[in-house]
This record gives sequence, C-alpha cells and structure tokens, in this order.
Amino acid sequence: MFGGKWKALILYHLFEDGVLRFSEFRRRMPNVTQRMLTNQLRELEADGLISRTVFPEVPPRVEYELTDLGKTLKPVIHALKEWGDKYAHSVTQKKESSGG
Amino acid sequence: MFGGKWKALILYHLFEDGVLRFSEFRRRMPNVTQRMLTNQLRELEADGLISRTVFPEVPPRVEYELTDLGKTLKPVIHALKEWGDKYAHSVTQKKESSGG
DNA sequence: CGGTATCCCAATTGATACTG
DNA sequence: CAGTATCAATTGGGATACCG
Repeated sequence: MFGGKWKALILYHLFEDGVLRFSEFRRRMPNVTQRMLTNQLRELEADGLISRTVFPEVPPRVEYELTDLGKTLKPVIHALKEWGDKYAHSVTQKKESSGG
Repeated sequence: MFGGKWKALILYHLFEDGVLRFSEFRRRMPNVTQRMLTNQLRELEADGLISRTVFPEVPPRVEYELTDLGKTLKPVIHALKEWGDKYAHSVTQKKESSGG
C-alpha cells in the first residue's frame, strides 16, 4: 500500500496543510512528474486514504484531503518523518528528493 | 530505502526476536523466495540497518541482527505494525502475506 | 545450511507532448 | 488548472536449478 515512491510524502503534506490542490502538490514536490503525482493520488484515493473533490469552476479546482482512515496514518507518517529528520543522512542516498 | 516489499517485515521480526538465522527468516516468512530474502537482507545490510555474521562451522550458520542505526527504526516499525493491526483490513488487499 | 545464477514477466517510474 | 496519452527505461519480483 505504501508501494508508491511518493505516497508517504503526499500524505505528509496533507497532514501539514490539511487541504491541497493539485498545483500546490506540484510546488511542494517539484521533482515528481505530473503523471506520477496523478497516479499516486488516484491510488491513495482508491485505497480510501484521501478524498478528491472537484469544483466545477473556471479555472478548474480540485482539492485533496485526508479521509478519516487516512488520518489514522498520522502516527506512521510522523514516525517516518522523525526518523528521516534524524537519521536519513546516515543512509546512502542515490538522489535528493523534494525535501519532505 | 523501504522500497523492498519485505524489508519492513524483516525488521519487524528482528525487533521481535533479536537475532535470526537465514532459515528462521524463511520459517517466519514462508512466501518470500530465497532469492528475495537474500536480496533484501543484503540491501538492509548495505544501508547499515542490520549486520550479518557468518560462523565458520559445519553446517554453516549466519546470524542477522539490528545495528544501532537499525534499532532507531523501532518507532517506525512499531507505528506501522500498530496501524496494520487496526486498519489493514479496511484496505483492499490483493494477496495475503506471511502474517506480520 | 545458506546461499548463487539465470531467465523472464510485471510493476514502477520517467520524459515528453497534448487537452478540456 | 488539472489533468491524459504514449513511449521508453529501469527496477522489482518470482520460479527454478545449482553450489560450497
């Protein structure tokens, strides 16, 4: 379920910001391609962890937020971030990511 | 770093049991192939999370345990397991795993 | 007992271009 | 703004057989 390379980061930003639009994700995760972002958002939605709300406006607006189930992941994401902050530098990195 | 499908489970068993031999992993995770188990153990070792000790005996014996760095992952693995125990059933599963 | 070596398929990820 | 479509490359994973 956490298979996706960016899912944890997506969830992290949702815990930080509550609600995010597609373009806001793009700003927060600049090195995720549009395709991958769409892809992972849809998978998270399919797993019932986030919700997607389309506002029929011009220009279009789509908002993502955590579902109740998604919110239960807080301890996991939190533990992951804590660990990353403390120890990620100890681990061999192949490439720098979009700083989460 | 958690890319591997079985890494979290490997770490979990090490937190449970302290030290494990190759064959003990196999018993605890029957549906991981020998190749994948070796593979993921080596990656964890390369990342400095576990150590591998070979005892030059007959029959051969190899023991795996957590390094100090590996032990710092306890909160993460713990949070993950807690979540799994509570909510994994809420999520669509494609296949059952080796029960962790 | 604790692995390696091969082969092969599936899934994931990425680059780029296009669209309502 | 928020996506799709298409193609290509890489990586992950499983089956099976063999080895010191």
